[in-house]
Amino acid sequence: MPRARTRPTSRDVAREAGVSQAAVSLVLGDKWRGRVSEATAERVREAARTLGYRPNLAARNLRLGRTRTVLLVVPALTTEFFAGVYTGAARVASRHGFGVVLYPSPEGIGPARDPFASAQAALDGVIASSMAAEALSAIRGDQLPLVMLDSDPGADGVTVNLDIADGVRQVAEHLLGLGHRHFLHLGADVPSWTFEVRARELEARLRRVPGASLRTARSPISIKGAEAAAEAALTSRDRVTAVVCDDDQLAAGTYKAARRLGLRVPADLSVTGMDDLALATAIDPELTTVRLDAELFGERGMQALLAVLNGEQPSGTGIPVHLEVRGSTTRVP
Amino acid sequence: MPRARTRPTSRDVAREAGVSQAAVSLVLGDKWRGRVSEATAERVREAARTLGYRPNLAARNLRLGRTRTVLLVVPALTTEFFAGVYTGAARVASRHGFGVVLYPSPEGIGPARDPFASAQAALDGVIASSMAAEALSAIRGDQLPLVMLDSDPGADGVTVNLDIADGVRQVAEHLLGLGHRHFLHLGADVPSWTFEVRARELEARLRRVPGASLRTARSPISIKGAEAAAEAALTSRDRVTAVVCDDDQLAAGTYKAARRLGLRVPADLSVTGMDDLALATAIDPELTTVRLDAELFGERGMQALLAVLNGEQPSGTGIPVHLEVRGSTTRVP
DNA sequence: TCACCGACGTGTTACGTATAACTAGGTCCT
DNA sequence: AGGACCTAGTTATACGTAACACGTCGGTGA
Repeated sequence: MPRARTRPTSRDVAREAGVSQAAVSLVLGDKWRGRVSEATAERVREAARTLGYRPNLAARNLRLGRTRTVLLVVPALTTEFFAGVYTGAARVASRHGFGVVLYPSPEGIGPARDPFASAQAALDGVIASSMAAEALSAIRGDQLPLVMLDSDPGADGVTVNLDIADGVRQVAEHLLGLGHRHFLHLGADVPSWTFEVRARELEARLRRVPGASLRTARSPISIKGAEAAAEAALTSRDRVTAVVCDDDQLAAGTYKAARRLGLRVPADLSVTGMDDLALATAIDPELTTVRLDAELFGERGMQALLAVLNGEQPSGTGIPVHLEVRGSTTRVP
Repeated sequence: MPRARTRPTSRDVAREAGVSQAAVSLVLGDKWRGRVSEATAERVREAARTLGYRPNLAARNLRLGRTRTVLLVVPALTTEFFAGVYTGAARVASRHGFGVVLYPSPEGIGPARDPFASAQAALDGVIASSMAAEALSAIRGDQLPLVMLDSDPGADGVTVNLDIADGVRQVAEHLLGLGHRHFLHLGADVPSWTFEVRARELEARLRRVPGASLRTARSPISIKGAEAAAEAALTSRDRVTAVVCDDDQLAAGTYKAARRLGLRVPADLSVTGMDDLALATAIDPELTTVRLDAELFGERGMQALLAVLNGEQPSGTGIPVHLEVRGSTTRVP
């Protein structure tokens, strides 16, 4: 009589090894020292192996009241930046026996606007990028431990941030040192603290330079969008010698606009980006940009969340960034 | 006396509404018609709302013996291609109340070489890319329902494939039509069925053209790697007028190599890619490439898995692809 | 009158695991 | 000899949910 084809349970392993289910749990949970003999333990392990036993995680989660699973909320995964954040977070999680499930905010996923419904998983905590605006209110409502990425440190909750302000300062110093005085800031048209910082910091720095000018344009984060926005902004008769972009994709769009307008990069126009995506070194000339270590960002976020889950105080310093000087910037014409 | 701060259970809701736990389960599970009066049902819903009740998924999964969660196994998320696959799969999943957890194979994740241990989740099924080679044996060993992406249809199991062979044929026809006869194939140095197909199909097509020649080089999938490989291959004195790349990143590297060697694209050298990443339109000239619809690929993979889970026969036709002709190819010099 | 029925619920159980509490036999010290 | 203590386990229970099998009560047709 063929038994129904179902995964073996710890009780099956117990029967096979001739012990109680409790003993199986002790051995496989590595809590058997001083409670079970080495010989018996080995018999249990052997039985588990021959049966191909895998513990039922749903049962374990229910019993323990925790899941060792966290949710990572990001804006749509359209560039490798958040893929890197995920990878870093997942790496640290894996080292601590945790899993990471992803929620790329709704535009990518469809009608289920509720992150908790969409990620069909029982969760211990949440890491969320401030760029995933649509999902944030739902998350805030829940009482799960929460770590925010690139969010206003003034807000409540734990925050982990890249030192974006310093990155902007490095860009400004670099361009000012090359003699540039007339700037266009091509900003990301996304409501998020991280982009506010970029704008504020650049303006603050240039305000202290006599004779400097700063104009601003905004574009959604895409090459096509940036091309249109940059073309419109550069067509005006104001004299601009440097374009500071919030993102490498915006810079790539700026390249295309410049080409259409007959402006050479960097001879006529210096351009900078931010992120250091693969894109940055694929385009010609290679892009001067601020390197953000996405994987480290994800790692720090996960570490902070693990600290919170352990009731510790997460250590919160900004993550350093640095300017990669390449061929897209040069001395002012 | 403040009760311990813990999430409310269905029993708490029951107490609040003055009914039994069973009634709560019926109402919230939408199985109450003809068993509970409308008035009572509304009282239950109201109680659940005021308490902020969320069902415990671990308990539900244990009870039901299924989790509505599937694992998506991909190679490291280094380009937006697999991010797109994930997005498509997650979209379909979400529509059916499923969640998707990701396993980017080990190089990205670290020591936990076991996909099932790393994804700390109870699973109903698996979708795996044939490019995630390291993880495949572990997956095959498990008896979970499995859908393979871009894998040899001859192998057992359900397969969902892009019609890559047709894409290669379109590239070949395009270049032959422009008069090209001397080709370099820059292949991805990754052991996967999808890349074998590309090589085989190109060779098969060119073998039927009198006087045509085909050389081959291989590179890991990265711009830097491709630059080196292409530079070496193009330096030889053989006359090559067209480079067919397995991937857009390889094509971007080829652009850089050509620039170093003083070859103009497309005047001296036509180049084609595959994938149609954002990269393809960022570089100059824009890349002629085969557009692969990553999101559709993910959707089809998920649909096939859902079919398997329902005991149906998944319908398996290749997903069409098509050539985007842009500025990187022109008539042979 | 009475057997029956539908409407509206409730009591109880099982899912598979981890662990607290217990037991039985042997050893050792005093 | 007798308790203290160790070894090597076992028994029993709870986690929160879904759903099966019952119960009760008023009405109704014969």
